[in-house]
Amino acid sequence: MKEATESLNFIEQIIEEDLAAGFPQEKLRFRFPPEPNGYLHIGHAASICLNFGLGETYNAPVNLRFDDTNPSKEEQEYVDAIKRDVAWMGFQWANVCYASDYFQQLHDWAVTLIKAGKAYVDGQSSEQMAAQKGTPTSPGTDSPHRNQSVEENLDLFARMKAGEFAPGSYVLRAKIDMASTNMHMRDPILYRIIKKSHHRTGSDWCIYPMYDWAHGESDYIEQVSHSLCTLEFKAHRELYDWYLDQIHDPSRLRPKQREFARRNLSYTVMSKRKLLELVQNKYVSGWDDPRMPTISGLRRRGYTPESIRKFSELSGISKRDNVTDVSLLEFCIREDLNKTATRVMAVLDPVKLVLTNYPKAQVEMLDAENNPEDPNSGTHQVPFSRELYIEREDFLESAGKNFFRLTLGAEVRLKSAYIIKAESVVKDAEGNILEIHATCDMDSKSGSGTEASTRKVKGTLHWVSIAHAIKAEVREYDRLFSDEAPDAHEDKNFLEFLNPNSLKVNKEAYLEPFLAHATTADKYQFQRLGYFVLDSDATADRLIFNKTVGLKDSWAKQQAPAAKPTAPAPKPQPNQGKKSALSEVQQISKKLTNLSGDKLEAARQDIIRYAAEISYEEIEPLFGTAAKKVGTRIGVMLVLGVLLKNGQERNAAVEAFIEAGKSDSDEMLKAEAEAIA
RNA sequence: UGGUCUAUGGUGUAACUGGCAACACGUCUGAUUUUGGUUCAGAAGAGUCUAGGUUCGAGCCCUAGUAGACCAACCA
Repeated sequence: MKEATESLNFIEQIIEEDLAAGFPQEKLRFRFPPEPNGYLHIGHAASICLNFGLGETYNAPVNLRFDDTNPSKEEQEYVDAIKRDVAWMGFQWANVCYASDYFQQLHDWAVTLIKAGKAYVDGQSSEQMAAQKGTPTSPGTDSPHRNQSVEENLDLFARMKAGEFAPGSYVLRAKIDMASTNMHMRDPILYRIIKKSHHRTGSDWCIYPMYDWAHGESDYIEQVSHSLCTLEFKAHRELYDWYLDQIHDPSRLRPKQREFARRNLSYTVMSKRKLLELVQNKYVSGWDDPRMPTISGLRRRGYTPESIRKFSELSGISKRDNVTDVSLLEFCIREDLNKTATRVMAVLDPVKLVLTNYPKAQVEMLDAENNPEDPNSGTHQVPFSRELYIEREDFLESAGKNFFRLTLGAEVRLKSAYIIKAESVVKDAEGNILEIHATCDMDSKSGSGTEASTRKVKGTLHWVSIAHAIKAEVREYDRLFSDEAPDAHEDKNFLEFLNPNSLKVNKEAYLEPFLAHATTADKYQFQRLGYFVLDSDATADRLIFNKTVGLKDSWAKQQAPAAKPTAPAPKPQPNQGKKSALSEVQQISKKLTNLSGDKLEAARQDIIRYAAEISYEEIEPLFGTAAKKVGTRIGVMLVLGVLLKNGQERNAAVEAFIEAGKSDSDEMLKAEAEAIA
């Protein structure tokens, strides 16, 4: 059983209840059932972590099952990618299964349904059947084929299977209830004719089972105890159970379906259809484009399995619609990489720095810590010389005292090297800085232990030696969409929110030579800049790095809080347009009793100001506010006071409300009531 | 107009049988720091959608509203 200390999500609670009610733990079995028609994304990670996590918790088998019942959309490429992603996440499946493994069994069960008079072959057009289906608010009507003889149905179904009919000409339908309030129970289709090659069964079949018929029965065949899916399948549950009723052997385990909310991430889309559209129309370079919310995209971007699992754990499982902020994902990857990434130096926007007193021909190999968070991580060597690159934005000729970087006449430390002082600049005709000339305190070498080396200076800069630096391409990413929920606008296509600046390619970045032999498995922190990983496009003579995520940057935040180009400013709060004065008052009033002193007085004045816009008709219903909601009653009292002052007549309701206030136990309410009595 | 589900700080989740609304992210302070990172210390932010009811006591139970999501593919 699960430890009782941590709180359980509602799925885990259900399992604990089942166990407590006598369900044997060794019969627990789960599955992750993707359709191989696209790549896995961060939303799937929630389901993967849920199912495989449950498997780990209860030591239960978890199958990876491909729901491959539609050969017109499914491909082997996706099967391979899905396996790769699940394995990369660090999970082990008990078996790889396919719904197509069960095609024969499914067919045979369908025949028994026909024989039992529970299914029939319908030869109408899809339009006719759709018309008969009715709408959610009005019942459907029976198909004219609904009461065909069992013999005729058997014959027709056999001929469907034999390939005698054209696609679309016949379907096999369950005979349930055309008047059900659940649309899925209005004689749903079990089989349709598709003459396409299937990625596993080739041309063995030309009839394919529908999702509902295949899924629950697959669960049953695999003896899955808890079949977990997303909320949109809630309405399918009745049909899932109906199908199971038809074939269930009481001596065997009967699966149960449960539904949880799918996980959404802000500033991206999470539907395979839309992601496919981005890929096919070349808005991104592929399913694994580092801007994609796919598992493969995140992997290429530099995310780790641990960070994604942590994200799923922190996000939780529930039944309500959600949009998790990407900042949580970014927190998870920073937390992981901070502990594990090797620290190196790279200059992305170089400006030349000349140390005028440093010997011209001299090169020193300095020791640089690999990771200050990990005492066992060791050091690596970095070459230092007279001419260096530093970051252009790390220098200003003069600046305020908040600027902790290099300015003329001031000292900073070069990370792992020396303390320097800027003396002069060389500019071109337009005034652009070409070189910064500085002097180096030769006694201040890092790690030397001298007094000079431990001196406090204003800041520390990263750098590379020009003669030794290797040039590389660095790709920096911003969110793919400029809107928090790009596909949540019914009047706008999600593509309208594509961020045109989501990819920034820098072909002239300079790296310390230690990076020459980086692999895609290595994770680096470019000090003071962020976390970076070698891209899969890189070759031996062409280094390309992806920025996984930047470091938290309180300096940038302080600099330009309002001027983030792609961050759309105030987010429109759902159903919160212009608030009425009344609701403002209600809002403020609620916390009135928590306030005191100036804050209380300010809140009172706010209410009195809003009161001018409120009519008696609006406020009267609030006289009935529950006694315990003292704050609201005080607010109402204040508004009433303003109305009375402006000539509102004192009717019975007003008097009663004031009287009730005067005799209340709350002092503040009593005082306000007496003030206007 | 029908059915089903959901509603807790800005965001995501907790709160056991009804008992002081908690945690994380984010935000803001301060300290430390050879990364304006990390770490450490702290703060602000909710009367649990609304109105009733039951109860000594309600985020939780009941009633009625409101808002949002899902449901009419030969998709899954």
